[in-house]
Amino acid sequence: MTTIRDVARISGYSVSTVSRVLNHKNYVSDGVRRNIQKVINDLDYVPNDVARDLSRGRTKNIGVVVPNVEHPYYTDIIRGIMAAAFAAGYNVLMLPSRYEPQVEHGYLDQLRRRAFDGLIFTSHTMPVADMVPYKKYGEVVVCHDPGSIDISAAYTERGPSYRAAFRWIQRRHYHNVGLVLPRGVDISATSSATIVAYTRVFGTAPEPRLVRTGVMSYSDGYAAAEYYHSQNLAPDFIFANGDDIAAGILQYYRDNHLQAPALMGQENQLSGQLLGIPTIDHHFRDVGAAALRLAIGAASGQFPVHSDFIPR
Amino acid sequence: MTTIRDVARISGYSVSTVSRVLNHKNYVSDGVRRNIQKVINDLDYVPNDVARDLSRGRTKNIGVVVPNVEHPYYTDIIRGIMAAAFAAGYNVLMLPSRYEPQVEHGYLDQLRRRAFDGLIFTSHTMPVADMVPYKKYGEVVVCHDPGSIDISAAYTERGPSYRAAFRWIQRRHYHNVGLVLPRGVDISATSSATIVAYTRVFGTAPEPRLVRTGVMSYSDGYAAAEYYHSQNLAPDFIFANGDDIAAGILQYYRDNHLQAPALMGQENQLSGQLLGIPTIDHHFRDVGAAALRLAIGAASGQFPVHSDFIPR
DNA sequence: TTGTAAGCGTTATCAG
DNA sequence: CTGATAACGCTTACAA
Repeated sequence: MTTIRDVARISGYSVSTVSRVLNHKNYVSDGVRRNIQKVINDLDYVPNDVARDLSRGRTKNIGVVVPNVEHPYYTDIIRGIMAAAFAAGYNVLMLPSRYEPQVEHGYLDQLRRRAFDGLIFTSHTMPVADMVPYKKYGEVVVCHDPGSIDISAAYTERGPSYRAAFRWIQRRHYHNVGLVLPRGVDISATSSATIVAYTRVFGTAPEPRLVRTGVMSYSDGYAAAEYYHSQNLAPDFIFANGDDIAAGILQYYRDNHLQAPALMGQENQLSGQLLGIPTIDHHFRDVGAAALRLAIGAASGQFPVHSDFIPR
Repeated sequence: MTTIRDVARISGYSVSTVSRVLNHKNYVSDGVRRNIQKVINDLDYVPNDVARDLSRGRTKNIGVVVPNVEHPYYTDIIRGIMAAAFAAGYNVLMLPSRYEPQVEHGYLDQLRRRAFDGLIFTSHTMPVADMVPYKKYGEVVVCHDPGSIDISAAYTERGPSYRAAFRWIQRRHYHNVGLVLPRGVDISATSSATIVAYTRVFGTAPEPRLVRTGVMSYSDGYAAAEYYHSQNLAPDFIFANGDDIAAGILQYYRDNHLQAPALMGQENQLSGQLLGIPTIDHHFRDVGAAALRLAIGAASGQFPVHSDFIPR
């Protein structure tokens, strides 16, 4: 392996001067610069990134914790993160967590060991408060409203669009509304925000039997519809946690030659567009981009991102 | 920041002894080990990963080049890579390429600068031959059959399952078969393998007008169906590059109240299962896992993965 | 079993 | 403008 010292020795200049031309710094005359550059080219030398990182005390890597890669929420947010990271010259480490708190803690420890400069939790199971002590080792960013906890965050502002959506449903006189949610209301910010908005608009909490949680995919949607039907529940409207999920719900009714209820999705996916159903665009790519800017220290604080209700 | 030297100084032992307890090595007495461990705990010390990597000459990072994150081919292969990486204690760097050769070269340069130990191309535009010189800097792995080029590879063996699929189609006397492919035959291994298998089974090359390329998603499928219809082409069968794509095709015909042709998909996705159409399972997760093992040097050479035709 | 000291390959400070 | 040299924080021969 050829090192900066080889370049110095062969070019006849010092290591520091070589370092300067490497980093395009001033205080090196054009002639010397050319000479050294020639040796660099001749030797086909490139600096070692790890040595550089150690010396500089930073890695230009950002860790991104993802429970699973398949859900559109994550793919969108990841695309936002990756695009912003690429633009800023950062690399993204994908850190799978499967929602396991121990694994999540492991990644915070990697941050402490300086394996990356910042850490983004696209979602997590461990308490946010437990993350705070790690801020001294690097930027820690979550992707939901952290409330009063002092941690950087980028997230969609769900309240306004959820309320707009429920008002839209209410105006059309649907009164048996099924809610199909991702995870339990106790652990999912999405789910609880949905319930809160529903309650505020309709003046009453949703009928518990019409609320399904743990629904994250097309197939889960299909199964949720099966549940409604098997339980003889006949919602006249289903508010789903994604357009693809709504498509799964519809597919169940179609497959069984049943009259499907009216539907609303989220994420503004192609499926919703094709089905012609209303949706909510949470702009998760923007959330991802904002999260990355927080993680690299280009911004700080809370970044609520506006979301849009799209009636159809 | 507290370093290994602090631990040495405070515990009264040498840096090397501390290093030994850190790395759970032999040749350190139990008493000393306990003393040092106590100081480590008291100081809340953790080793710096970057310094470690520099000293050891490896990063335990693997770079994974992905043109885009959304296509199911990539999500499946990425899941396989990530699962295997997690199991092996490696971190995965996601490297977006958008099929741009310059960007791809940039990642090979990062490999040369030792930013990661190995590099996996899930797909690429640059010639494989150009990657060979970089093997001396770390493992380089591609995810398709590299032919005679000497480079590590993990890929699905498409031939047998493609031929089985086309024989199935032939037995049912379809004679106007549309092919919906990802990228041009010149650059896509998938596309050319499809054409080759078709030709071998039917004894004649596919009708050019019935071949659509550049189709990677549900919406592309929708558009492809629109093309067939607008051109007054009426394939009696469409072989699609994915179940979701087949779903998009079907949706077009449904939306326009047209008689849809028979369909076959790929990837064994949920959509295909629900539509009840035949599919081909390429086991991309296994491909990803194999690719990772190659990238970390746990295996070497070529890893063809068996694929299955699933008639329905 | 423990310690000394030489790397690992850069960057950055401080003289000249 | 250029050069010594001390970090950066750890691992690992080689000694003791």
